[in-house]
Amino acid sequence: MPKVTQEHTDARRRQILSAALRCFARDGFHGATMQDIFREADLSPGAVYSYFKGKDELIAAITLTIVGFIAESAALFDEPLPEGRLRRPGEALSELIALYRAVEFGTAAERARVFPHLIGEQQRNPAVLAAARASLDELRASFAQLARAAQERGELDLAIDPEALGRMPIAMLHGMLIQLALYGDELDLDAYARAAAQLLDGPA
Amino acid sequence: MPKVTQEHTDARRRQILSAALRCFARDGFHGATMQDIFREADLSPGAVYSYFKGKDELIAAITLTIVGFIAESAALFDEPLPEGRLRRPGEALSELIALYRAVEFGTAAERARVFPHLIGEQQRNPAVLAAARASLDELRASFAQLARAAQERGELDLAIDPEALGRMPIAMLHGMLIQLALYGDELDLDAYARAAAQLLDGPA
Amino acid sequence: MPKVTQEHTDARRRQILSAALRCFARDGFHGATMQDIFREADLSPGAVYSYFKGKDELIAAITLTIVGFIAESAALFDEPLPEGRLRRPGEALSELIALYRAVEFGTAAERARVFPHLIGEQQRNPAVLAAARASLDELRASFAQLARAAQERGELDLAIDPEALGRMPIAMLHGMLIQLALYGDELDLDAYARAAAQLLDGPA
Amino acid sequence: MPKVTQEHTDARRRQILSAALRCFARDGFHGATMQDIFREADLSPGAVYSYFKGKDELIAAITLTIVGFIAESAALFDEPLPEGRLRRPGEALSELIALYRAVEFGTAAERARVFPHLIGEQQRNPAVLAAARASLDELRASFAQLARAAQERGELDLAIDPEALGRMPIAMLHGMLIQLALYGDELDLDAYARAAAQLLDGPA
DNA sequence: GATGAATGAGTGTTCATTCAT
DNA sequence: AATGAATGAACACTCATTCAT
Repeated sequence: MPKVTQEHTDARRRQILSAALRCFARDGFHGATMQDIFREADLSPGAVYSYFKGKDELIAAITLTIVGFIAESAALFDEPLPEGRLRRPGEALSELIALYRAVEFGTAAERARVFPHLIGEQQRNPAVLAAARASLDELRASFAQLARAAQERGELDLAIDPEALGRMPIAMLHGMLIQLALYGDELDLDAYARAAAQLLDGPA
Repeated sequence: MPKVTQEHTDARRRQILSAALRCFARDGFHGATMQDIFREADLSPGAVYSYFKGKDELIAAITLTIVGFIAESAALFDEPLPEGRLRRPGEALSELIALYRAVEFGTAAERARVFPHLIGEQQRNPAVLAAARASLDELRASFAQLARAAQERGELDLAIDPEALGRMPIAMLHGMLIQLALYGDELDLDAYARAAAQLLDGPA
Repeated sequence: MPKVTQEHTDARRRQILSAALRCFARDGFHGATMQDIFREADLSPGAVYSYFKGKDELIAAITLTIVGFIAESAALFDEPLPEGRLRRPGEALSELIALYRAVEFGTAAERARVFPHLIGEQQRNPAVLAAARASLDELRASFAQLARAAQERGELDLAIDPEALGRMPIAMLHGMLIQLALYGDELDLDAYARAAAQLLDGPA
Repeated sequence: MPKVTQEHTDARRRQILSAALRCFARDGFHGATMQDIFREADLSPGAVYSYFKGKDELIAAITLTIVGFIAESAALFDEPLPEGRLRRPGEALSELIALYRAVEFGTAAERARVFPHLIGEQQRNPAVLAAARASLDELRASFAQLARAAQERGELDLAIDPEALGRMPIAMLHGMLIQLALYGDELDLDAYARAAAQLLDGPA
């Protein structure tokens, strides 16, 4: 097969990544074999290896599709709402969860099932671990900032330490992914997001 | 008559499990090899295999040491405090976290680092997955029950759905384990537990 | 009527062989991949395969360019010099070396670097091995004949067995290729040929 | 199988190296597969890999058994003969050839068949190539020294350049290995060594 | 009871070759 | 005629497990 369009190339990459996501969701990064992925993608080894240098690159690409949405969340913390105020922490978390659900790659549950493997894998690579921590540190600082703003507006009890509170939305996001991994579509994400927001912002 | 006492047997099992925990925390269930464990335990393959049937049994045993504390938490939800009332959800979570920290096996951070691998592994074994879900369902029901009791006492906003709220303490526990895995001893568990309790019980 | 002239075809073949020589000299027959050759020749796989049936044919063609000069050496042994006598063995070897150096394909060092791979490969193909031996047997017989002629002329010690001596010029040729492979252009081929001739013909 | 004697371990290593030599002699370093070696040694992959880290280590070990004898040749050049004089170049070469033939590993022909692969492989590893050249440089210098001594004793024509002549014994050694590879036991090594010595030392 | 050498199925990856376009 | 994406058999190597000693 000669000269092929960019679209064809992109479609192949998606086909492979999509197969990899299903395999990794089912069996984890180590449990899933390249053979599994070839079979799931209905492609030969050589074909897959011409699009990705190896399993590690596949893992990195899948990782990005799963946690990449966090990089797009900055606006949620910096840009005011139409009515001119910053979001309350719970509002921001709700929108962050919506961002996760809106990712156009596999299903929310499939991506969630890969999440624990991703956390587990980060431990083994110091550079990746440092990057993950940096990303979460930033997220926590953003939530803490929103908490302080809410306290200034009198919407949040002053007795709460905003820095410690900054860890809670992250926990709720991670906790959601774990429950999503365990329960799949049985988990009502709308109800989950609502309860999380209510808890963070108080009974508005 | 064999020379080995029950104590000797128990000590050997602990020696092996302790080595396995360190290996699994460092490299995950798949990344850690049996050879790693033999070396870490300073025991021969045959010795280890005479105490555990194989890697799977080792994984199962380690899993139990990590999440087993949840089985001991029933009293937190059923037995009233000295002053005669049931705990508020945040109080129960605080004590649950204390229970996790009190487990006498490895360090809290080591066990937390194994946790994501444990979640990941459960996906592959339907029976294990069902058991994990049953355990969490029970925990959620218990927290929901505490939430309803708190609402009856007027301590919790009636606008909050107690069933959905039941998922939040679980998320906070899981979220704590993930942050503990990522940050290790840098994470202030006291502050974490306090913030979680404040959020759940309101600014008491 | 196809557009391609014979000249075009020949040019393409030379282009491919030239690329193959560089690759084989650098990495050996097995170490060099067809991809390497495609890249070095700046040609597509299909293009190369339309000129050569496969890697084996390429190897055979390269082999011929390297040892083919021996086939052209017959005249050195049969045809008398202008002054009417046959060459002495050392003179013949000198001219044989000159013949090798005059081959218009790659550099002398590049061809020498392929030589050991060529010897190694011959072991695996009985037919090729037999042909190589036949060729060397003939060469040896020719040198033995020259030695006998020199002995008759009183130029070579009668104590030397001309048959065994026939192997020496061959060894000096092969030995030169190996030193050329190891030392490249640092090897002074003129000095090498002179020393070899002096040794064979005596201090004329 | 528990605790095993040093002899057992040594025997296993020899068993593996011996199998590797036969495979490499037949198919070359790249052409021979590890599977071939497992089969030839009648051992499992794991068994072989517990004695050698990988194919490269096996290649290095085999290389040493083949060219290692050169390292033991120093005495031939430095230590005088019983009659109190240094060897003539041809005498030294004869003894060097004897040293090669006396190596107790495989047969002389098997080792010779690996030799071209060894030369070919050295090209790809600059460090190995440098070491090979250094070793040959030393050998050449030693032969040149013997030639100068022979000239001083009036045994060698003063018209010959001792430095250039130093390359000839090396070529005769390498050339012998190549003819041994091609002809196997059909090559009369005694006659070969004798002819080489006569050529170098003159008709003594 | 304990040892550790040995097993062998299975892993990630490469690469000579093909053939639809 | 020329392309280059795709194939798939084969490769070097790993590791959970066994069992003769």
